[in-house]
Amino acid sequence: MTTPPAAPAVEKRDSPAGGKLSRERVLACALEIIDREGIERMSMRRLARALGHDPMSLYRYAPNKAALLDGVAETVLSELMVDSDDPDWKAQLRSVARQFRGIALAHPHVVPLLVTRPLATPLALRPLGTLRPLEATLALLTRAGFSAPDALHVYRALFGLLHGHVLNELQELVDNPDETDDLLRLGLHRLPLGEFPLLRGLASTLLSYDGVAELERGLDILLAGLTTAPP
Amino acid sequence: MTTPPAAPAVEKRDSPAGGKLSRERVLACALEIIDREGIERMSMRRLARALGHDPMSLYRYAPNKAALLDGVAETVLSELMVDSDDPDWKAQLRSVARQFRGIALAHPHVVPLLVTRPLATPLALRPLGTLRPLEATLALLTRAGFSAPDALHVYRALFGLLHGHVLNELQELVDNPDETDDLLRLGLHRLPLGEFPLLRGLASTLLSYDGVAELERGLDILLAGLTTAPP
DNA sequence: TCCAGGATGTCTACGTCGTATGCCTACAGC
DNA sequence: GCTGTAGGCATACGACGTAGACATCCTGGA
Repeated sequence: MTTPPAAPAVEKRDSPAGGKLSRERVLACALEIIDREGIERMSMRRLARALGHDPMSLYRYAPNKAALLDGVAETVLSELMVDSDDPDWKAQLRSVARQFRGIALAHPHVVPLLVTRPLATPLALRPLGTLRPLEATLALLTRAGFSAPDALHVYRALFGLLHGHVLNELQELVDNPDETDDLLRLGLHRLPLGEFPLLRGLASTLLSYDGVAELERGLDILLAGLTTAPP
Repeated sequence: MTTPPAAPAVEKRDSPAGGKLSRERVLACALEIIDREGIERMSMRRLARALGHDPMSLYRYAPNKAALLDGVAETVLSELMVDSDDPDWKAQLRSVARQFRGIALAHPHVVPLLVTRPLATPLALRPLGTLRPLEATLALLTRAGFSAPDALHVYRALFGLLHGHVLNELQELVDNPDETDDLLRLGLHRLPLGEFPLLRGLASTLLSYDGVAELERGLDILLAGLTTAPP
């Protein structure tokens, strides 16, 4: 109603034109926001603003916010490449582990999504992208002689280790946002001296965390355990 | 506006009287809500309503919602008892692991908090309750002959394993909310047959997940690895 | 006895969030 | 041309976290 005589539709068609949307574009932009600002600053409204569109348009590409976040997790996880045909299954598992660590470090803010979103969805209803690494790992292991159930156990052990390790390592990262040498010591100093003698003494060790070495040692233990005491 | 002539202020002064507040009462009630309804239904307003008070009163007991949630995590984690004087350190680590699993299963909705909240806080600034198990474990291990840095590595390996395992096991629980036998098979049936042959074949295995056994096997591997290849 | 000052709880208000509903526009196939 | 459909937009609702200004009560010193 009330079509005004002049002052027509300038400035209307330019700023909102973030160009055509697509699920990929939406997910990529969401990932970018999460990487840059953290997960809780990623709101539908902010995402829409970043895309130059109305918030409501996002709902053409995901039924709700949770699903959209699942999509982001799926995108990130689908970078994981499992070669089911590798004859050296141990080496392949190590490769998967290193890739997973790399992905986690590249997108630290997504890790909570990676490890906890599955808690909200029954396995069989998860996005296919997140099930593919599972199937591929099962294939790898059955080809290496494991029974299917044993392969599942190994998969669980491996990803248990991975999730745990990555959570550990990211904690260290947060502890060391910059040259936190002094900061950390300062923080530790706050601890009651009588109650935390050991922790207070570990300042320098805490500062020199080596994620690669830590993961490799975990893998050594796991793979050794798998051969000496098969599942 | 429009004060009705009769029907005055009944029902106003009785329900809000939740009695005196206290940090313990607030945290306990928050935990109850989380256990019952899940973490995202736990809002400051709902918590206040459950306590029969104004939302703002909660801010006398925690500077903000994140801190309150940290408090809940701390409460839950402080149930963990580490006996630093146990001469059998392996047995003690196993006990810690079993306790942790028990706690996680008792409060599944809190687990995301337990494993991811630390990501947001530098170690030295974490609530003391969450650092106490760490210090106690370090004490246990140094008494058993480990150097302090080695003890830290063992601690990390153990809790990495625990976090990973617990996340794994809870996924299985979600998969089996009831006698999901049919439900799971149905879900798996949805998977493209060509692409997920192994996963589809594992329905029965997925249904008979044994968390205790799975954790014990993980511990076997870890402890074996620790003695054959010390850190 | 009274009064000052802290601890505790409440009310109101602001800006942000997720998303239901309904409308508009542009184009596809007939 | 007409109609159906997909994509996008405007408006609106209820819930959220929390800042700031009060109110109430308890305590201990004068």
